[in-house]
Amino acid sequence: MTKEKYTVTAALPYANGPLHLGHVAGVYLPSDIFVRFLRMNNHDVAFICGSDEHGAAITLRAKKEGITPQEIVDKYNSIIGKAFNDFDISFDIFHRTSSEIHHETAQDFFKVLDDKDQFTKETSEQYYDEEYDQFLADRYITGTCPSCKNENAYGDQCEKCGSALSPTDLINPKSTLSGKTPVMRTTSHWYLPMQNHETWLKEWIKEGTIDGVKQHDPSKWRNQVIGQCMSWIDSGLRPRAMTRDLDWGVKVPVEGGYGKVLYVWLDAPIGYISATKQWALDNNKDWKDYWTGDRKLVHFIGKDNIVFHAIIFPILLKAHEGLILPDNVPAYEFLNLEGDKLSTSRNWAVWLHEYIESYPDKIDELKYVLTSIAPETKDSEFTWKEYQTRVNSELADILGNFVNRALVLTQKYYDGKVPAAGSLSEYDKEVIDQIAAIPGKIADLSYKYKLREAQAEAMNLARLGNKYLADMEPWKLIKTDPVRVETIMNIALQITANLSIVLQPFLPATAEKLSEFLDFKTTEWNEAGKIDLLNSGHITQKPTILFQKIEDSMVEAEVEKLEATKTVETVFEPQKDDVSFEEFSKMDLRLGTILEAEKVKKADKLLKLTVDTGIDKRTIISGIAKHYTAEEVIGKTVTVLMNLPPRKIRGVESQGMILMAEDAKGNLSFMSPEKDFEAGSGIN
RNA sequence: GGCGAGGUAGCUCAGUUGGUUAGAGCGCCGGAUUCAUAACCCGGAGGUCGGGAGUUCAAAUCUCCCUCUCGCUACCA
Repeated sequence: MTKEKYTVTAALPYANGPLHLGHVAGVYLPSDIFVRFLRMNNHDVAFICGSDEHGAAITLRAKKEGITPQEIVDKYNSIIGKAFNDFDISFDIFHRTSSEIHHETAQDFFKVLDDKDQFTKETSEQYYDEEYDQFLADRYITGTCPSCKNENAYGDQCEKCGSALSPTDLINPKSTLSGKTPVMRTTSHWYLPMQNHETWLKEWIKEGTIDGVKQHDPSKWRNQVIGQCMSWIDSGLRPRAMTRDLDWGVKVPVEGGYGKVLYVWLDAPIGYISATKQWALDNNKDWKDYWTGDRKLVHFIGKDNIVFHAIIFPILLKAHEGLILPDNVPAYEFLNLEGDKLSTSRNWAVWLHEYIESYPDKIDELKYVLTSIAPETKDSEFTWKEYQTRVNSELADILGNFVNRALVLTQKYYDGKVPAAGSLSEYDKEVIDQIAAIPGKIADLSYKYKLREAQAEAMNLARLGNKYLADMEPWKLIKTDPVRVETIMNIALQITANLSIVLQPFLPATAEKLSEFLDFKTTEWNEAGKIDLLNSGHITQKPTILFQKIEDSMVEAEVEKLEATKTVETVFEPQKDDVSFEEFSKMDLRLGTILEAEKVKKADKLLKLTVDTGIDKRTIISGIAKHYTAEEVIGKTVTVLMNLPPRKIRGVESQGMILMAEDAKGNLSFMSPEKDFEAGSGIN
């Protein structure tokens, strides 16, 4: 086996919340298994991760909680880091992007690209806070939403009505920093002209070559990844902003960069490099060895991150020159939970740190289940019931039980000593051939990133052991042919020794326990498949139970805990600031009857309504198509905000707005009169 | 709306370039067994391969249309 060099990264978790099972199943666990497997094969590998600690979401959250951004990221870096550690994810380093070395690295990277004229600069008008002396990012401006009059709408979006906004849409814009009205000033930003890179990207993704020189094997890339990249490229790449007006982040290190930071794609992925640098410093290595030359770069990510890791970051790496591009970007689909999408904001999740706290001795159980259902090719679903079934009928009944019966029989017949193998029967030889074949199958699948199947193949070794014992029936033979039993038990024990090797990538703690039972350990994958791992006379220990069965009560408790979050989640917005009666009475609200309705073409959410308002018939565009069909809406009497300035949406002028009630889950409902009132009736 | 990826036994999933009665694990039913965590072992039932049309001697596999799910993107005054 030729030794290769790998740099493996796992997507940087964003430090404004804890990790849930989706993150684990789709990124951290598979990358960890892959890396453990590589290490056992003596490949030279660096396993890199860290928390992504910049961005507007973190500063806003800090503001809301009344603490500093640094305190937020410290908190979650610590929670996440501890969870990784407890869950035994074997990163070589778990670093962070708020570190000094990261800022330097990202700035250097930016300067290199700037020196090479890889950016374009574009100037635009933007709000500026004179008191704080800085430009304001969209999220730093609040004002009144032009659609729903929510006074706390952000510059990019109104969270009340869901409208997408730009800062200039806001009525009475205010800076969230000083509270004062911002002024317009010209600002310029650095853009990455991605369209200049289309040609080589296309060849690189499709053929795996650059200028005809082979880079990677595209047949090993997942369909989803190639498909989505090609779709982006074919539809034309566009320039992408690489800087933002913010203060929390990596400062733009060149002239004109005052008050600006590097945007996420010149920040977060560089974290892979800066983390490598820190690790190299700590371990007396040269970081460049891990980002240059004959080395395979592998990014484990979720599917929402595909274009960034397979298009934008490669463009940056190539533009920088001298750095390797990814050899593969194994992107995982999403994990659902008990019939619903995982959602951090809705608290519909199983949090890793909570699981660890509740079940500190069931780490491998969770690893096994998550790997069995890993969303490699399509979305999959985690249920506690399935967790129970997999643990009980596979881990406990098949693996745990086999190990137990082999070792208990050895205790019973030989006081724990490994008996010598005598002459082999034909059946023995067949079994031995099968044992020998399994490590190769696992390896083959692992190199193809088919870790779910690889794990199943490792379990087949335990199945093989169970079948061998059942077929040979040593407990019967011991009475008639004890010499033959020695051979049988020798082979059964060799299988357990093999299990202690092939399970290591998937179930490291279990493999370790097995090693203790057997008093045998090797981390060499090459040893797997052999049937002379344990010498005759070698002493094995009395085994303990490897896996406790999962009780129904645990499943019920966990499901209840989840269901409870569903009912408690009345996370409605707090009451807004007072308005004067005068301000309120400026709004012209009336009942209107919907006369006609049709779906707006090429827009999923829009209905074009013709509304009788009593004084006229007007056209109103409303974003309710996901909740109401055109047919069912006709004839309804609803609340209309009359005096909103008209606005063109999808080429049609909308003259007003239909008011909707929205529940915590985002369902919409018309506000209709309780009595049969006619259109035009005023609302006060 | 555009694009991408999916929709295969009750559940989780395999099915390479179209080719014998469509597979695995779990679950279920039956049998056998007792070394072992009532575990293991053997056997069986269970699928019109999302729906429809087409190409072909032959389609889960190729083409077209429709439909559902997820993601990216547009879009909610």
